Amino acid sequence: MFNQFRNKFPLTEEKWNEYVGYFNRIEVSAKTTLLEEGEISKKLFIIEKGCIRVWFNNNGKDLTSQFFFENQSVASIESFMKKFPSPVVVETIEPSVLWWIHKENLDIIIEEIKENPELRDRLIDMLFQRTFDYMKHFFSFIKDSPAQRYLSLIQEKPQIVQRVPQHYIASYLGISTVHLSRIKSKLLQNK
Amino acid sequence: MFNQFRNKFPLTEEKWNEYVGYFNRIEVSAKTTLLEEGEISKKLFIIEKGCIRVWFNNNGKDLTSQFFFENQSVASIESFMKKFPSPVVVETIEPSVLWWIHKENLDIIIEEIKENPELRDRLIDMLFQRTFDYMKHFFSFIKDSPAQRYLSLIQEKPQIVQRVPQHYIASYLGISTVHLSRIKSKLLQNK
DNA sequence: TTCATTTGATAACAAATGTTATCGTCTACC
DNA sequence: GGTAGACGATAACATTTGTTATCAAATGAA
Repeated sequence: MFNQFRNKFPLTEEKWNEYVGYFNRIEVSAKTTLLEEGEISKKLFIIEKGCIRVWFNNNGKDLTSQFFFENQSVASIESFMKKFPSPVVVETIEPSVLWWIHKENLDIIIEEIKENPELRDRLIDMLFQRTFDYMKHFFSFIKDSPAQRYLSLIQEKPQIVQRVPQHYIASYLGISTVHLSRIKSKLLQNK
Repeated sequence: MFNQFRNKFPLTEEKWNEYVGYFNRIEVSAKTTLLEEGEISKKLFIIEKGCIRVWFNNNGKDLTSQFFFENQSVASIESFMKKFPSPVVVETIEPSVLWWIHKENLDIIIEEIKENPELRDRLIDMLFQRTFDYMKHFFSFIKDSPAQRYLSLIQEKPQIVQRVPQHYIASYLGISTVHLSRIKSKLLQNK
């Protein structure tokens, strides 16, 4: 599981084993809640197999804000970093195999990483990259129609379209389930 | 101008003066382009007086993605960090007094800051905060109607509503100028 | 298997939003 | 002071999108 990260992080064998030892493996069924709304996030998850969505309740409606797949890390990032009650729920979509690490242990790793200029820059790059991703997503809401956003999703994140139930995708695109269904049928007509 | 930052950054007098010396003051009129589309961003601006918008051209339409006011720093962040051609234009809205620093000099400052654990954490906090802001903005597109987004804007960023021409605000909210005008007149009726 | 639940398509109608055009006001500039 | 352009309101109409309801297919649990 962690070999994918192994070559990216120039650490000694001992350090590496220490860090890996902080992680715990779990297997959960579909629709398992990993973090409740209002709870303070203390675990970061890495997905070995499966997929996860992050959603929040808005006037009784279930709105999905993010999807995660294999090899990605997941947390209610604001709750995890700032110890706020989480505004969102973290929940599996498929039966999943996950590794989690407690925040206290991750903080130890991060503090040590920050002392290493190369790793530190990689960390900062990751933060920038995340910001760029959100920017891009926001841009799509002011420049594209829902149909265009759906086409971009197919292009850029095909996993979402292939593996996620459609009604979750609808709220992610900011539209109703009925409208997404209409967009799909119109796309089929034009072929 | 820089005194607002002075107490936040525990630097020696010499360092402080060295850093401040990297900045250049300019005065520009309204609608001055500070960065063209396709240009590689090499300057970071700090606003002493005035306001700036970041926009991009989408099929001939001028879409505004960000606004900046006094004491904020502005650049095409992706172009500035990664040396990509900028997808956006940076332009003043009002006549403005700005300070700019060349990327090479800012890099010197940042490298030195990273060696200081306290300042480094502050830098990382700023990156997180920026990400949270974009997340929040994105959330508003999947949960709020345009009218609600406009009300939130009045609450949370009153400067925008007070100082920015309305047609720029419309594209920032992802709606047409006509629709924003309608939202405003409907709000007046209901009082 | 059987049955309840989830998921998705579709129709009919209502509401929201965009487009185009026109008009009035204000502002900057000569 | 006059004039062109920027800005914003509004009307009329077209289009998009949401809502509610119904049905069918797929899925999962007993």
